[in-house]
Amino acid sequence: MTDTLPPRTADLPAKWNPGEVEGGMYQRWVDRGYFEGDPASGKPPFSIVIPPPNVTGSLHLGHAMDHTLIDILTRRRRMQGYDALWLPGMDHAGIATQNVVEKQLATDGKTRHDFGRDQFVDKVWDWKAESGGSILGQMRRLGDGVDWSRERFTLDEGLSRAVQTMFKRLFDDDLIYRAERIINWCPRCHTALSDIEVDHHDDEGELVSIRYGDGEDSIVVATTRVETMLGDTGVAVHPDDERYQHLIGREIELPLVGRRIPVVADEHVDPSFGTGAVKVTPAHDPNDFEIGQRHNLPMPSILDDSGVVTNSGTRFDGLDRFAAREAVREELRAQGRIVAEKRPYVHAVGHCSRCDTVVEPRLSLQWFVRVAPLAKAAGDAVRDGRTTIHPKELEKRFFDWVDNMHDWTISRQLWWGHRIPVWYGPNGEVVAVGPDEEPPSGEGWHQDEDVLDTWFSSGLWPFSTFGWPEDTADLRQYYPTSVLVTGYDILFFWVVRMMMFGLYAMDGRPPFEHVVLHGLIRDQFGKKMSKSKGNTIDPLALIDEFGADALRFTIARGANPGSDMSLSTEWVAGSRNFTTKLWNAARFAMSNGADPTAPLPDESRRTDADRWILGRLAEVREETDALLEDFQFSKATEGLYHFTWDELCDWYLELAKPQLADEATAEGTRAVLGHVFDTLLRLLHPITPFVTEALWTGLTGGESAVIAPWPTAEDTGARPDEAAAGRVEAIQKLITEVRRFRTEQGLPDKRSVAAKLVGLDEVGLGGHRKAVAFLTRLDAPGDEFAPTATVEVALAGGTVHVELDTSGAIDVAAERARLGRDLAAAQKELEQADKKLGNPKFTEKAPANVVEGIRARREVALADIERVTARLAALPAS
RNA sequence: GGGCGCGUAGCUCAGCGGGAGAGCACUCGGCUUACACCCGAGCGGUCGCAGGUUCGAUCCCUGCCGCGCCCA
Repeated sequence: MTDTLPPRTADLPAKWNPGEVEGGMYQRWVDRGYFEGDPASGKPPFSIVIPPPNVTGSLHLGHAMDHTLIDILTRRRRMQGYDALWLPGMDHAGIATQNVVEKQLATDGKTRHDFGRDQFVDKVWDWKAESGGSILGQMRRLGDGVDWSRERFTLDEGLSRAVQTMFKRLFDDDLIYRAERIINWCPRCHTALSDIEVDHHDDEGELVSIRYGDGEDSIVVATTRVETMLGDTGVAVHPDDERYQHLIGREIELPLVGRRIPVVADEHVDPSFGTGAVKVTPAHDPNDFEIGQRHNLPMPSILDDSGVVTNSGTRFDGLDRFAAREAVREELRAQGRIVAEKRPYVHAVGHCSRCDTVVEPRLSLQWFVRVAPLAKAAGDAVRDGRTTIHPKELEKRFFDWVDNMHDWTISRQLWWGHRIPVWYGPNGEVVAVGPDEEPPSGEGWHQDEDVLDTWFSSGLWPFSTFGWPEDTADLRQYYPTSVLVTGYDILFFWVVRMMMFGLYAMDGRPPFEHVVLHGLIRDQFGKKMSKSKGNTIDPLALIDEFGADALRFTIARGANPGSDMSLSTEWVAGSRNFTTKLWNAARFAMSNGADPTAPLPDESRRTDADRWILGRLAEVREETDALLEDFQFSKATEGLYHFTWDELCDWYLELAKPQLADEATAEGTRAVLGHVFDTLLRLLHPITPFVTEALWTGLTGGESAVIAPWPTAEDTGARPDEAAAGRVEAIQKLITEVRRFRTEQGLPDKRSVAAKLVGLDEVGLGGHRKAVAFLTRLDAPGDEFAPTATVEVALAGGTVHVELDTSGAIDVAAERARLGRDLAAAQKELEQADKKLGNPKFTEKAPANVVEGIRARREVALADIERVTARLAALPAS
């Protein structure tokens, strides 16, 4: 085992250089087995299975989002002492993978049929060994804390046993059946597709209205797919449609074909749409299929599996569907049968999600899952709270889907996948075979040629990966999994299928307690990223440039529940700046002897700044903990960012400088610094594991932040001290006002300005004289102190007068402008307060505390006006 | 066509009944002994439009306009 020791304090380089460190650090985590689950540990389980990426895939920002959020959840639970497991793996992606290999073969002018099934499948395995699964290496770059010893692949032997077992059980329970139905067919991939493998988007087509029959017997129908008229076996109208009463039950002639087809009355026809009459092509349209079934119409197929017209009995046989569309239309036109045309006619057209070919609805013999009972169980699991969907608003969509789900086509006319375990016998026998059963053999027996939809095996993922159907220690420990994290756009792909199968196979126990749905990553203008728009960003390029932590931080910071986020290199650069800031701040603390092992100073010996930052740390710890528990990644990350940068760095570290220079407070300050950074780095570790690992091990000498305990209330025992916090806020205001004056007077920091702070003791800030002077770069008044200007700062207990010797005339115009703005603000405040208080209904009905608050604000505004007005009057005329 | 969601600073987004916020961008000044991937100060908004409820509405209700997503 090669083990790189964590850097010691003194070894921390001046600059955080993630590219040099991340790889070795990740390997060290893996080598030490930090990410490995251990069911025998006696710890409570926390488990997440990866939403399996395609074996053909490479890491894109969608994965980066999934993985970042999952890793945050898992790392936190691990730190909390859980047996935390994140199980990695991939699915075999039937169509996509077969396409990749077929494309390679095509460069040599070959098809899979030149090799035969077994040899082709071997070639796909070869491809996988050589080029598949590149995403697994990319996951390491992101820092994914997965258990590599448990990596799974849907086509592995164990998972294949699970698939076969599941098929057999469902088949025996009559939840899988074979039937001739209209399915989505991809004429290029030559396979059936399920509903979710079809993407609908608008295409420019045509809407053509055709007159069928002649004279009294004529009727006009409209279609976007003219060529399908060759397969028409009827025309349907609504039974109550007065226009067509005389035609119902009669036959009219189908143009070009010459066939006599009936006019049928069907309730499902919308009489208000178009002419109210629809052509019926039962073999090539799902609605027409149903009409055909109801009226016993013939169902001739007139397109083959490549989308070529076949067996139409016309001269159009042999034409591709699109060529036929044109040819048929022109022939109809020549016969004077076209009564209207709309072109372009923009309408939604289904496309194969893998190759974008226009999908053809086609009558075909396929295997289906009878989803109704399974989907109901999935819906019930959410309805009764066994599984919770986050954010809750998306539950409705889940219910809409499971309550209206069509039966699922699971057979695919492919070779790469789990072959359907059904054997057909010579006398029409149909036998489903379990994994340990001997398939029937002998004359006339043969196995189904098709394979199962990849999603069939993915649906088993939350338990097949733990050894199901065997009763394993992993299965007992890790099922049900704790959380499933995925994008809302594929809610139905993963969640519904896994829910249906998990509930069925695991005795009604759903596969996950929580489903966390995040949105899409869009570009900096909120546009969807797509290759065609050229606005995609490669996460690996971002990691190369800014480090994995920066990418993770950006994603975590943008991940509001269920809503999309924008991302650009600028955002990631900002996150990189944050990691750099953290690096510099922690190094500063360490170089000043920050000591996390030293006891915090007694309460009585803590400075206001100490009390304030410790109190804030306690609040931030509590908020971060609660937010992460509730999957509110963005707010948790935002809170840590604000605390780190705006409070710890901008104020506490600055206030610590004079404290460190003073022997009375130096030791306590080192303890506070050590304590705050120790806690903060652990809080940040799940989000930015690399930089926090380097800093935390450097600061504490601990083995690894990965296995450091998650901060609890005991770690941050200090109660928020409101009095101290109030005094810190007061000096912040005082300091900011002086800085504002200096800026507007054009007094650069270097320029020595002597000043006298009058009234500091009276407002209880006497102890902060040095801090205020340090942070405003004011010098103590000397013998020749001659104030030329006064800055008045109204604070809770009174007004502090800062008399400054600017060594010369002040810029009266700038001062007048500054005071003018203050006056305007105060006057506006007074006006608003007066308006409210002058309304008797307000003072009667509004809660007392609200009224009191307004009164107080009015008093402050009045005082401000008086004070500022006096200052303005005292300014020399210019 | 049905359902859902969103319109808040130039951009991306929080906030969601009583004083308009963040990051980035922008302006001005600074290489101040952790950090120029930085520090300090600042500019910037009739909170889509129109009604209603309320003492009070960016926030609740209704309608309209615009945008997006899912399903037909």
